[in-house]
Amino acid sequence: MSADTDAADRSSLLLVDDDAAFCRVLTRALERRGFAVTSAHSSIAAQQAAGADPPEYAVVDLNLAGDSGLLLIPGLLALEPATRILVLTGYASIATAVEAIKLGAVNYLPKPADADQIVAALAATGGAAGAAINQRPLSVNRLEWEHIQRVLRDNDGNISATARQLGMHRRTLQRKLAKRPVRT
Amino acid sequence: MSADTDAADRSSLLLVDDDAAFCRVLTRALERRGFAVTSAHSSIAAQQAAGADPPEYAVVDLNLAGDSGLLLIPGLLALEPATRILVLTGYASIATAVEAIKLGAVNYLPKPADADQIVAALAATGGAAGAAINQRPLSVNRLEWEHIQRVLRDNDGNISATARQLGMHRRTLQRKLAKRPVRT
DNA sequence: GCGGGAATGCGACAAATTGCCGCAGCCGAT
DNA sequence: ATCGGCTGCGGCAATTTGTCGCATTCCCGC
Repeated sequence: MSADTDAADRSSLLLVDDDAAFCRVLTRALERRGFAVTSAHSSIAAQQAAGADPPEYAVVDLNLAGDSGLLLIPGLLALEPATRILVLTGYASIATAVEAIKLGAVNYLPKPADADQIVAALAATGGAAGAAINQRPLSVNRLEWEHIQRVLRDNDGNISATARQLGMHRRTLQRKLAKRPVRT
Repeated sequence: MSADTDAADRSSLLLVDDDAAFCRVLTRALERRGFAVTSAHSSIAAQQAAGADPPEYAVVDLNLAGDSGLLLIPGLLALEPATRILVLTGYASIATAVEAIKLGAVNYLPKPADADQIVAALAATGGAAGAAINQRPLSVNRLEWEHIQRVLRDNDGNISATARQLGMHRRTLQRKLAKRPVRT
């Protein structure tokens, strides 16, 4: 689609994800789409890379080992307020999506997402109310997931406390969290 | 119980939802929590009410008949930029959540949500600084029950259709309905 | 009136999930 | 160094769900 671009005028993009394999694949895909990709596998490495050369775009995975990718957002924006940050996560929930946007991310996508979706999300304009309203109610499982994520956040990730508030067994909550969010 | 007598020191809140019954219940609950509630059942009515007297808070349902409640957000903020808007919807999705926050809502909750959650969400600070309000979230069972009842009502009591939308087995839904409504 | 399609209630049995142990490791406060 | 709380996880029994089948009933179009 795009005209041939020399390395000079490519947009710089910082990819942060602790899954090395996923990172490699996505890096290649994004490079093919005209970005100059730098990747980091930890929050700290990401901070360093950004400090050396603040990127125009960033794609951040939420569940990095250690601290949440959420905390990375203000850090990146502090270095360069114009950075367009996309949050990408396998454990998507409305609660973290809301938080990410409030912190300044331009978009939020659940994994799996392909490179085209990612590029589109990075480019998305803030003002356009293009989101169509879903016609179906959430499935009970999905609603449960959303609720759990919300309460878990309110409890700062404390699983025991969350289980208590939710009236479910701690072991059960652990098992539910280990799974992926349900689709539909 | 009329609310027009002691509205002086209460915070004004505009509730926009086309479900009259839901509106009544929530209005009462919010009034008990110290808000001066005005309700509107359509986007247009909401605009008029806000135009006459811009509220401090707003709770907006997304799927209003006609146009999306999403479009109401910029409208309300144009009248009064300090309005704290909470989006509340039975058809929650990450995409609309992202959009709502980008448009300036302070929070986004899937229905069903109880009044305590709503108040907490309205009060939530923009950043990661935690709000120390002690709210007791609904148990997952309770949440599931509320959601089932809501969807069942949307489907005019059709159990088969409800089960399909909820992604659960019809037999399971039958069994759940046969049981007592769960408490807390 | 009759056949088709869809809903409903319910029994039975297998599959999956949950509740409930227990244990060991890790902090942070005393 | 000790106590208490949180975490991850294995294992096993109890409970819940998924899946089928079947008999009814209701509604619609022919």
